[in-house]
Amino acid sequence: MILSALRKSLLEKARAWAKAEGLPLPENLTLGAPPAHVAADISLPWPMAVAKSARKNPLEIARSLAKSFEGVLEIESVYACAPGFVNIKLTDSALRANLKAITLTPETYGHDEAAGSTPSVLIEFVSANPTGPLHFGHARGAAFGDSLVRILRRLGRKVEAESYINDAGRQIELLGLSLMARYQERLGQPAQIPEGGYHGNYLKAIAAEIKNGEKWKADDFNNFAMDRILKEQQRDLQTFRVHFDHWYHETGLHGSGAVQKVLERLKEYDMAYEKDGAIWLGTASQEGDDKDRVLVRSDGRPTYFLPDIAYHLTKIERGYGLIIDIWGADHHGYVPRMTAAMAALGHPPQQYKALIYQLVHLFRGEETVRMSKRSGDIVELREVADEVGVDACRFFFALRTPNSHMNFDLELAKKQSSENPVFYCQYVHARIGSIFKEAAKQGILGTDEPLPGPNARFLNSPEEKALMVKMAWFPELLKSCEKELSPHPLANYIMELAGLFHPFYEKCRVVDPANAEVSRARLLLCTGVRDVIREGLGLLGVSAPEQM
RNA sequence: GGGCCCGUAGCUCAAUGGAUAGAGUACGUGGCUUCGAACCACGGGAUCCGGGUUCGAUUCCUGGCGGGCCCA
Repeated sequence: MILSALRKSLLEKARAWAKAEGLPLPENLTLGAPPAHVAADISLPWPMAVAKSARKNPLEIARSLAKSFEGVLEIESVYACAPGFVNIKLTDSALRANLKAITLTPETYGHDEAAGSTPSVLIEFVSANPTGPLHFGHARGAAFGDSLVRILRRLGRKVEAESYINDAGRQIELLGLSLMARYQERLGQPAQIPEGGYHGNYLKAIAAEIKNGEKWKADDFNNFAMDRILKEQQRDLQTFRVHFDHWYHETGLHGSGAVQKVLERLKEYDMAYEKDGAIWLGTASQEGDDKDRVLVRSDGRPTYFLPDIAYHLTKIERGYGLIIDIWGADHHGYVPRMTAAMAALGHPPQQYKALIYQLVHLFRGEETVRMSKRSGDIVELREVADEVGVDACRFFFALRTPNSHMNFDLELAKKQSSENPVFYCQYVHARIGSIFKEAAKQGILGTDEPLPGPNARFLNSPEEKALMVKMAWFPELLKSCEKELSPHPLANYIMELAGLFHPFYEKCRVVDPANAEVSRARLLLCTGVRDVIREGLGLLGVSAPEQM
């Protein structure tokens, strides 16, 4: 973890320096990756940031600061650069040590030492209605949430993934009635799917499994339909490599009296009030919401909002320090409401985050595909995963910020899948696999032999150094993902790392019996790249194949 | 009508307020008797428009234009 160690030493030096200079002490130092034309590994823009308040020329600050960094263990050279950067080149030995750290414990490289003190996190995502199969619209949220969970876990945070199941209410009655209609249809009886019911073919398939349905009551149809649909959803998510620690059922809230309890709690806190016979929550005080919201209608029926608050109260009560909801943009209007509700329950506002991802614009050629479960015109997650592949699909999502409005052409998706950048990254992994096979064949290094450390001194071409520096950034990238609460910086990083490997491969012959020591050193480098690519792809739910 | 998000290369997208705005793909030209050419090298191509803040704006503020979503 060369960069976090470096940041620590630099901050120490910089604070001592600032104190002596009478400048404001830096709280933190941002390490940046300089652009390609700059001959440096690390860059600090800090002098420019303080130049104004210090009333000094940023370049002079940078010069002076750079001087104070001389002698830091990991630094080969340090210099100031206009308009006010401090640029740093790392020593070969620091890079070598980092490379060894990767290859020794690749599965924990990137772990944050300070993770122990952070609160436990609950991330809720997908939470699809149990009234039909998962459609492609769910895929983005599923990939987003699952990758985020994996990355936070990799950093060492305590994270749990949860999906909420809306298995109560009118929609379930409609589902049961729709299934009943399909069943009667199967028996040749006249049947009508109710108004607002579900017309998808999946209910025909479920109806075909029913035995002795003539004795069933409404609840039996409800439960049978939900059970089958949930199993399908869970199977699809498994295929998509999305894992949940908990499935939380709404019915459990009603059964346990949690809904009633949260209402009493809100009244007790003086957050809920009665007006026109209904019970309201004062959400309008929350920025973004323009009016208060009804919790219980004047006829005594709760709105869908109330059980949702009850559900979120259980998240607080279960002891999570940070509560994250991941919703599609079609629910963004819900954010201020739930934020207000969490605040009303006394949960610290900075410990609740609702993340919104933009919906995927799906089309075939020129034609937009609308997702409507009720009409039955849906593109299932499973279909796309089967046709395009889980790897290509997940990497495609992982590359984009959740805020991007993506276009996804189903017609081109399959064609494009062979051009998907994921293969560019996976190819690196497969290529390295071949290199090791060749090395074993040539007797350079048995695959089980311990890797040599000191030989890394032979790694001094620009291509090799670029790879080592890039790998040193991996732990920082994971932290960026945490800061932005998005996996997309990692996916883009993997692309860049892969982009550095291919030219290395062209210029640097790895397996060469005439230069066994260089070969071993390069094999060590390859091991590091392979590990970082494999771990990185793994965090995105993408496989790292030995062969393609 | 109000709110949230977005507008970057032909296309799909990157870029904690930083240096010469990057990739993939498409297009053009080269490169396999040597570890996988699913690759590499080179080339042309881009910040929606107008103001403002800043030493510095794709990024922040503001007014338009265009699109997605939610609400009334």
